[in-house]
Amino acid sequence: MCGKPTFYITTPIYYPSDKLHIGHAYTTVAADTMSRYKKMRGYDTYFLTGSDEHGQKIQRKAAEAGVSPKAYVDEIIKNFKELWRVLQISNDDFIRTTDPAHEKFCQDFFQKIYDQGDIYKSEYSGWYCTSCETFFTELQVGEEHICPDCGKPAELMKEESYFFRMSKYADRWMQFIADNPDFIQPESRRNEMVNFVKQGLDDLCVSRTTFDWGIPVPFDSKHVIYVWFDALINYMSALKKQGEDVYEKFWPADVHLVGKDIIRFHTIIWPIMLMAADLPLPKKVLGHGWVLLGDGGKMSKSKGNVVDPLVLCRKYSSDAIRYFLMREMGYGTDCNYSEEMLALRINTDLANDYGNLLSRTTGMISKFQKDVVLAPGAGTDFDAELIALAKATPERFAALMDNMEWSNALAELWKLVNRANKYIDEAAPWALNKAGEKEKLATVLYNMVEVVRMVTIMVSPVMPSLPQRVWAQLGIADRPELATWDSLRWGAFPAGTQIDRGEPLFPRIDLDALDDMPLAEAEASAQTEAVAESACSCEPVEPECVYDDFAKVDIRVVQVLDCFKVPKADRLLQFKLEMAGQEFTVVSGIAQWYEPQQLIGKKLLWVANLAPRKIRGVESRGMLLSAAQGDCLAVVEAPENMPTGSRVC
RNA sequence: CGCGGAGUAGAGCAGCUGGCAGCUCGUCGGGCUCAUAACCCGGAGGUCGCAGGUUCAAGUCCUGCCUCCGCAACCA
Repeated sequence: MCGKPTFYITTPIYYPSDKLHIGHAYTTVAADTMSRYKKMRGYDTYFLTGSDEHGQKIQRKAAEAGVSPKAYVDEIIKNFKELWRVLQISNDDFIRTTDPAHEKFCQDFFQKIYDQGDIYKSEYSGWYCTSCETFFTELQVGEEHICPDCGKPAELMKEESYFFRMSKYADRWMQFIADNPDFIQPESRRNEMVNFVKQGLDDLCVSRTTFDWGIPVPFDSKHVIYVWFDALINYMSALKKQGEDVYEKFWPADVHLVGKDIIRFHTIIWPIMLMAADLPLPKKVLGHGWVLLGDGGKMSKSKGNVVDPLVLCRKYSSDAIRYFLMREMGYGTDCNYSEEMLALRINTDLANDYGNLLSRTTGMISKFQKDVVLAPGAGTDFDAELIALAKATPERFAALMDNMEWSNALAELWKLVNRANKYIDEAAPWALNKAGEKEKLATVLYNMVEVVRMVTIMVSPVMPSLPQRVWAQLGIADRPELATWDSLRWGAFPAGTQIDRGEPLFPRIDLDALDDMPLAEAEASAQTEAVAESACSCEPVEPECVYDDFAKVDIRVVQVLDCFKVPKADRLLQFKLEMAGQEFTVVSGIAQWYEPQQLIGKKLLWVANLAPRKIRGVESRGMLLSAAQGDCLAVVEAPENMPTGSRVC
């Protein structure tokens, strides 16, 4: 049993009640990157992702769709797998909690803990949010009895339930954390969890009787096992399903990669479940941040700004998307997303720095040495520093990767890319060529090839389809031994290799062309269709009012002198309006529907006597009139031939 | 006293155990011409939210205050 070291990494199992978004893509890409990296380093890796398919919400959605829960979920799982295929996710297994083997294992687990007295029957009453599948206290739901999480109404429910005696393990948990300070990453999260447990742990309600789409409690078929209890066990049952030897080999997991919102489940409930079952605990839980929208907003369907990773991959390459995600998200912190940021990152890092480096390299070898990489001979004054950095980089890169600091690791790698570009400038191979310094020229070009080769190897876990394109250009497509981690030795590239100059790997993206056509054309048109569909159902008419009430509202014709987006606000446009020679500033929440320049010069209708109001620090006077229906909105345009200041009556 | 996060150059961020304030993008000027109008060099630009305190020394530690953001999507 002295084989390769092992590495077992998991993503959460995602809930198939809807499409996956870029946040899910991030977690899964990160896990995939880590898995590929470890594999390259000689580890025997196991990478698990999957789907969490039980619960009331699925049951309801399936009922609405008129199909069985399983059939409903089957359909959605196809989308999951399609996305992972497109993103080049190399998971070893895809666990579904509806898998009979999982269900059986889960029941056995439950039974075991019950048998030893850590699960007991009691009665639970509380305010239940069916949407979140969570009970809340009276205090949490407030007077209006709405779910503090999702804002939907909560229902008062009382049910007989089984409880897991978590409270009993609080001390042991504290001790475990003290003994394993790195278990929860990043550190700030660990502190949060410690503070949470310090306040005392309640026993956890681990069964439900209000619906039946779940795993039955083995000794009481009225109950189904709580979805989280069911879900967490997947990390273990997936291995058991493959056989006892696989389980023995890979458990305990090296890393559970999770979003920051579900850290508590993975760092408190799950370890305590394992303690109760007397099983080894995972070694680490990394809670990463969220992908936020570039202006700080969150993704949500109602805002119509959900980013569909499939659409992104279709538009850019999945390598580029993967690189962006891994580079942009800092360790344990949130990151911003906007299409501009994505395009900027692709242009600077991939097109200008890395892609162009390859292009310069192959270009000159083609031009100066007839497509052949010659052996290095006499050197230049600039070689030593470049080579020293190239030799030092793998170790630094590896240290950061091992610590799952992907963004820093890539930054470290790009120092070498940038150094190489600088080196070319210093060594000026074109001048060497002109001067007939053949040996020095050969050395410089060889060094460039070596840097490209090394960088490509190191970045390959992040961009899996990149290497084959690069190897083809460098003429070593049939030399896999030059693409391994162990080949990161300076000078491994064979002299005499014939290269094959190809197309640029990452064409530059025209940033100006992004402006007019925001991301999802497809989604936009889908939205229009939706509006058309709902056109027959409009909002009810307000109660009757008298003319005097109406007359209080002073509506005028104004002209838009200037219009621009309010910084850091995704929905706001700021207007400079002109009315009969006077100017006013108005902020209006219609950025979602208009580009500023579309509105400049237009005559619009404006409520002149509405009390001013500060919006985002800008004092806004009055308001512009718009027609709205569903998700659709249009400003009301005034007759072109009426002067500004004309009153609307 | 609801919870959580944050305030460092125009933007986005690093700055761990206190020791001349950094990175990327943008901007301005220069260089090069191998390359995907890419690359390289240089400049400008910061009272490190505010006020106290500890210290020879504070963005970094302590105290108080202010401001901003999110409280939400099935939620990675």
